[in-house]
Amino acid sequence: MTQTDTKPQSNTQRAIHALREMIFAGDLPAGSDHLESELAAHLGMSRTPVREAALTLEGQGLLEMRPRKGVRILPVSPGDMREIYDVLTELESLAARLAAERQPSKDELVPLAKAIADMDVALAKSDLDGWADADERFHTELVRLGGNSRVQMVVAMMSDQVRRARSITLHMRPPPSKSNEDHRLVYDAIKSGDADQAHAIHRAHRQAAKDLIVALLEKHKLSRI
Amino acid sequence: MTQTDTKPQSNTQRAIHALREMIFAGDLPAGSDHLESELAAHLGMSRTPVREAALTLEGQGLLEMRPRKGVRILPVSPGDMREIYDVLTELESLAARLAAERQPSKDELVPLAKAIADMDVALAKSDLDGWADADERFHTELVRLGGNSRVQMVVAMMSDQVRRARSITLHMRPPPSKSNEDHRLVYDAIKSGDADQAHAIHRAHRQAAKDLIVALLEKHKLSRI
DNA sequence: GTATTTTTTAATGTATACGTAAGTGAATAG
DNA sequence: CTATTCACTTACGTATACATTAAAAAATAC
Repeated sequence: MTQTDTKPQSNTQRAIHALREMIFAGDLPAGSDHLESELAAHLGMSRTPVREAALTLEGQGLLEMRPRKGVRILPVSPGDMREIYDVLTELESLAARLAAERQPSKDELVPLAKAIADMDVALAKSDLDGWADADERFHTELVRLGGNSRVQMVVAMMSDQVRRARSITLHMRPPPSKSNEDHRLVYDAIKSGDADQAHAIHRAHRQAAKDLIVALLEKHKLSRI
Repeated sequence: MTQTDTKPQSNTQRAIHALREMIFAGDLPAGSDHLESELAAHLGMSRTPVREAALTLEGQGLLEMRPRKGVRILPVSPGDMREIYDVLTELESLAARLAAERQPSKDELVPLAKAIADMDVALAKSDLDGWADADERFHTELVRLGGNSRVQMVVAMMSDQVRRARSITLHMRPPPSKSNEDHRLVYDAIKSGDADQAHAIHRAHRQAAKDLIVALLEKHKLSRI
């Protein structure tokens, strides 16, 4: 962790970041309830900025504010994941198409190529977390190349949800070696401006991921009962 | 408008509804700035619930809170509309596919059929506003039939943005008589469970709408300069 | 022992107060 | 006349206070 993190200036911003981190880290587990006053005390501020942060995160689908019950961290069921992946599939493959239509310059494509290379390296080292990071970067960069800020926003929201289930799915999943072939094909299609190809391949890629993840989550859910 | 509107109970909820209405009605024009205290005074409440409402609406992309500059109602440019329609196109046609795959019962299809019939009636009467209402209902119902709550949420958000430009586009647009043919074809495809057909037709429908609207907005923008 | 009513508790929704700092205008120097 | 500085205004961010009311607990009746 470098010192270059942009420190948010307002307590509300700090609360948003802190709560997000706590949710992703599992400090605030899915399904758990938390009083505004408890969160405020934990974050060393008053209820006001905590409420404002919670309102924002509620809009992002991470939690729910229920009168008298406190802030509830929303769980992500296999059914939710199916919904989320369906949205991701459509919007990311739209982004792939848009990116291909745009014919990005070589410079713009660098981060995408780097993400693919990093995944290869991580795979060779069996570094699953490193792979997941690079994979996330690939998808983020792909969507950025699409150039549609609404798509970026929605995909980011959905990706956040996926990220929350990652700890469950990542280590149960078979080595994602085939995955990088798809990434490379998408990259090539974008580079050569073949929009339909970029769209089709990425779509199939996401659909396969969805089936895998949903199956894993359903198995995991059963094993937890 | 009937008396059956559910009256929101908290001032925050009231503020959300009131501000939305004011934005859609043009009382808060796109691009305008408004102090929190002014809005609070206008709504007869303190700044607290107004801020909470603004936070929520900011998350929905309707406005922006800028320190010391007040609440800015976000304008919707032709470029924005292109982005929005691209998202709508993908997600609504996904919903059409999902709806067809679900094979909804006859009862579930009633609202969709009614919306189509209402559009016919409104068209015959040259009642443009009535047509727009029914059209909106058709799209809302279609998405509901898809059964993906995330799709519903995102589409609702994007539709809100479209609605804001409606006053500009609605009365400049050629009589939307061809439009209802598409609706009927989508309806038939859903009823017969032809998912690919439902998807393809609705996709083309939306894409055509996008091209029309974006062209209108660009022309309108030019004429305003 | 169970069900119903009453009392108590406490979390929220909202108003209010106030310190901070951005923006504005006046005043002064050049 | 222009530019710079300084004082001032004021909108926001946040803490705090408090009324409301839902939920929990206790008390009572059966």
